[in-house]
Amino acid sequence: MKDYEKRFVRYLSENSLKLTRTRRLILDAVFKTHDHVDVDTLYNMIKADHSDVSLATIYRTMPLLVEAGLIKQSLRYQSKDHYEHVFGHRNHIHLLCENCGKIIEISGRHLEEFLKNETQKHSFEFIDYTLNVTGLCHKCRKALNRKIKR
Amino acid sequence: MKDYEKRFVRYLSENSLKLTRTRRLILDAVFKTHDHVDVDTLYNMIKADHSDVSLATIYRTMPLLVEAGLIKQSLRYQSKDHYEHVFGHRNHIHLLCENCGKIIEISGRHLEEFLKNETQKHSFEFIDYTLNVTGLCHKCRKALNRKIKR
DNA sequence: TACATTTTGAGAATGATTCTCAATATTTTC
DNA sequence: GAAAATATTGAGAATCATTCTCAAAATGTA
Ligand SMILES: [Mn+2]
Ligand SMILES: [Mn+2]
Ligand SMILES: [Zn+2]
Ligand SMILES: [Zn+2]
Repeated sequence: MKDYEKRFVRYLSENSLKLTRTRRLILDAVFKTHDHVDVDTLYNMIKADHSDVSLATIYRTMPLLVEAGLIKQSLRYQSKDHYEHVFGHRNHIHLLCENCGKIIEISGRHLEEFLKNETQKHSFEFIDYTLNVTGLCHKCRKALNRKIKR
Repeated sequence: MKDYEKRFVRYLSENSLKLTRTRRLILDAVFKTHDHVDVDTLYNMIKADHSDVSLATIYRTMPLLVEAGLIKQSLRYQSKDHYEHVFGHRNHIHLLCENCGKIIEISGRHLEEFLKNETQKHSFEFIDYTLNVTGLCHKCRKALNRKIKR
């Protein structure tokens, strides 16, 4: 059994919830992809092999995975929440290219230290952070520069 | 004419858009409040004096104000986008209490320097950032501690 | 295995946001 | 400054992500 499964099983039992086939499928899908996925994408991934799972159940399961500390809703775009698994991963910063939509991830190690310090000054107990930086990726910046020069 | 109005007027004319009564009302409402407001709240604020403005027009105007650099969609909660005016204000960090929902704002000066540096390392052109920290405000932490002890 | 409890799929419902369109306001032209 | 050209508005319909309802099915427990 994978570590993330152990964690989920523990979370479920601690909350008198049951480990079902569908929940396991969703959990696996979530850890199979390393992207930032929305529920509908997940639904289609799962549906490929298991045409019976329902969209509603995926929606219902996401908060459980969040609560269990397995995934996080770290982005919102295209009017949809996007999730990524966080279990076994360090929190990080997202750089969002305003031109092409590319998402670059960079380390958040220093940031976290900084935030723990800053929040403490305000008697605030730090739990987690979400940092999204907008800008232009290298490719887009060069492309736009060329355009301007012409 | 207020500075933010000048900016809006300039933005509009640069884009062959017209300055209308309704747009002015929305702009004023946005700068009257110093909260993080959702569109519906804005609608009710405006409706008090001007029962004729339409919700649709407010929805239509928000992106214009964003584009003009006057406001920013910096939070999402209660399933709604929340905006704040940013013209004339430094960007800042939001501390969100997971228990009571309170939002504390702290300076983002150092963070911005840090981010400009980090993004540069990745050839990414920094434009803006949105940082939300979740945790517990002082009051809630104390209250919860008491609960646990009992 | 039988019971009590939880979960599920399907489809309906909700609610924020966007779109449509005919009527109106604003800017531009002469 | 009036008419022409263009952009905007309010109202309500339409969209679409997300949540809810409920009867049938699955799961954990004794
Ligand atoms: Mn990520
Ligand atoms: Mn703020
Ligand atoms: Zn790009
Ligand atoms: Zn609090």
